[in-house]
Amino acid sequence: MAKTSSLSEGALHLVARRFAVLGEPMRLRLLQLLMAAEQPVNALVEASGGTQANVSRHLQMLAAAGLVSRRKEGLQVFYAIADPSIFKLCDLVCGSLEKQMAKHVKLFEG
Amino acid sequence: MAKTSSLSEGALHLVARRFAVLGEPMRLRLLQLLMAAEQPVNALVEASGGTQANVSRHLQMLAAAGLVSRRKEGLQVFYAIADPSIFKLCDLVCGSLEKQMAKHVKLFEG
DNA sequence: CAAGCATATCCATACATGCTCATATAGTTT
DNA sequence: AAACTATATGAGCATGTATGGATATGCTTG
Repeated sequence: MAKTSSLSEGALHLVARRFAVLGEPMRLRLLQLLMAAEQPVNALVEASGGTQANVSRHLQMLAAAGLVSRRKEGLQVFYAIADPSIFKLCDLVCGSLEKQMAKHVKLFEG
Repeated sequence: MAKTSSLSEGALHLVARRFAVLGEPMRLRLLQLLMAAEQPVNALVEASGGTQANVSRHLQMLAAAGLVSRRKEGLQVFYAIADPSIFKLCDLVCGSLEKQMAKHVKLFEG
């Protein structure tokens, strides 16, 4: 009844999962760092300020979601953005948030 | 050191929070239902299959995030999509996931 | 093959989040 | 005002998740 939804239950969970992966500050920070350039884990650890264990874990999760790619080179593992849609996603959210902020400013300015 | 990130720490948390709000199957389902049309809570409860308390709570969260709007009419409260960026966001994620699925299919088909 | 470095994983813990039941609030009708 | 309907909220519980320290794995070099 009224279940002619355009997204199946399974697809809905997949989409939610992807959003959830992006809904974590440390993961977003890592993605942002990777947007500048492909980098090895140790560089990401230093730049992000997180512990090695935590950064590694988050990178695993991002890789499992297909958002970043792994490339082994000697002892190091280089991660890079694998899904370009991330850029547009972040732009969209940032734009939307800016609009909201603008509204709030308006409330204060009259 | 290396903290010339394009997004401030605060902004990063805001973006993460927005993604996190979208990272929940029930909330996505509610948004999807609202994409069809503005609806009162009881309709959303029935269509989503969730309990009244839970649906109400999720709607509160969506409203707090500025994603949906509240409109009171008599006893009922009508919710509606307030942020059109949701459409593009979902399209982007769906498109990205479809590409990933396609890759997986390729792996099986050769 | 021993030593050393980079990365991943295990374990335990703290914290956040979703869910349900019961109840409160708000508005309507008689 | 009392009864009724629709929605929101409080409390408690269960589960998930992020985190840090210690340790294992993998690779390279002496």
